[in-house]
Amino acid sequence: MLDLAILGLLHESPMHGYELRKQLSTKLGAIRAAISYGSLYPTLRRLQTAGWITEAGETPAGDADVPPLTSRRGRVVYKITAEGKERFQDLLAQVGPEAYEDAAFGVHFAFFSRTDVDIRLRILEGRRRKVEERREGFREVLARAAERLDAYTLELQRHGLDAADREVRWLEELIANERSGRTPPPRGAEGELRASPRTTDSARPLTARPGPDDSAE
Amino acid sequence: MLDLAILGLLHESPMHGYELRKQLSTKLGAIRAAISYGSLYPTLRRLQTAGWITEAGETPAGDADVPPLTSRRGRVVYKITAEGKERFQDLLAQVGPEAYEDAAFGVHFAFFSRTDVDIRLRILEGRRRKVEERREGFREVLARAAERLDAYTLELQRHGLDAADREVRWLEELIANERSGRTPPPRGAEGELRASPRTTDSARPLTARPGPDDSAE
DNA sequence: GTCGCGATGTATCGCGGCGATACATCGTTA
DNA sequence: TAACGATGTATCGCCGCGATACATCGCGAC
Repeated sequence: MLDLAILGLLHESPMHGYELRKQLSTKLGAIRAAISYGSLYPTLRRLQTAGWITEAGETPAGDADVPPLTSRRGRVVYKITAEGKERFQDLLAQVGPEAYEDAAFGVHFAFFSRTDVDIRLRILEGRRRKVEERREGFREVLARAAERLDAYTLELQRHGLDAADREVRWLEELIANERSGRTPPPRGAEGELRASPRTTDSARPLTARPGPDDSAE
Repeated sequence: MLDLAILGLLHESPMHGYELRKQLSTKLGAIRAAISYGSLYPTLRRLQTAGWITEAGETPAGDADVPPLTSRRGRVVYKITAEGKERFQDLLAQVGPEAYEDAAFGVHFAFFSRTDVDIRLRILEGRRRKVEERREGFREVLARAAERLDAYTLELQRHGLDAADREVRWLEELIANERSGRTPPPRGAEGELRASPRTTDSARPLTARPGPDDSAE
């Protein structure tokens, strides 16, 4: 699951670990907590061993004025390989029941712009189904066991029911939108995001920053 | 964190593992997925070793109608010990920053009826604070980086923002309610168990939120 | 003018908890 | 009577988190 997320980000542009984590946090912030280094670095090594990504040396070797006095272990910039891109597409299309789970769904969703419409629909519908079941669970508890639960537990159920209900509706909107043929989600009234009906990466991503500078802001 | 949940449930009544899992699932269903046996049984053993719980022989309190004709290694019924109850109270009152995390908050909340009011308020306010920060994070991303993100990522942010906003309001209601002295959550009127179909911001003034001049509404 | 401190950066370790799996009994249904 | 799903206890591998360590850099405080 991290594999997909990392490959997806590196697909957009090469990055070093720290930056990767930051981007992951914002991109998936709505879905899961920030990824820990204890997961990130081992995963990076695994991906590297598998050949999906490679280290792109970051240290500008051309600087003769500042010799590496302290065995300077600079940042390690990773970039995705051709095999990595293939792998990424494979993972994107692999829609098992796990893809409807909270975290996995979020990751898949986050890369929907690179996913085919039919896969998108399959995922959205599977997710909806899952959340609907969840919602029914809450309803049942509230209907059948309300007297046996204390007020706070009850309140928790209500909140859960409400959240599930809301997500179902959200998914329904998204599904309807996908079916209508409009690729991006609604509300994008003024955005210039219509340029990507294709999933090929030939087009320069909008996210590419003009400067070679890599500092966040 | 499982410790608290398990002790809490066993505090209500003795139970065997399977039942424990089920109750846990419904009681905490709004918060975390069902606890796995791979966590449950080791935890039970740990609690037992620590002396917080003991195995109580499976004997359902004086019934002669169904004789155990095949008395094989039946279910193992656990019950909480006096030390366990103490431990439970300790854990309940231990309100560190972890208690504001999603899962831990939910567990604490689920046992609020056994928690003192001041602790309840501390937890609710800490949680609110945390979710507010989360919410601001979403707002910032949406305000500052909207052009650099694709439509789906953006939509994810919006959904996250909405959920966070909703939880903050929920917490605010709960806090107000606690302060007002009424112990259990509101909505004591039974019968209504449908999700409220309101779509946009509620008309309730509630506590006048410090609207941060944003153009959100 | 240097000192601390927070941000940036790479990396490891322990361990809590998940998912899969195995195995056994029971009641219901085909 | 066989199949099936619910009930029940238990283990194993492994993913990922949180804490921690260590190093460099820029910046403001003193």
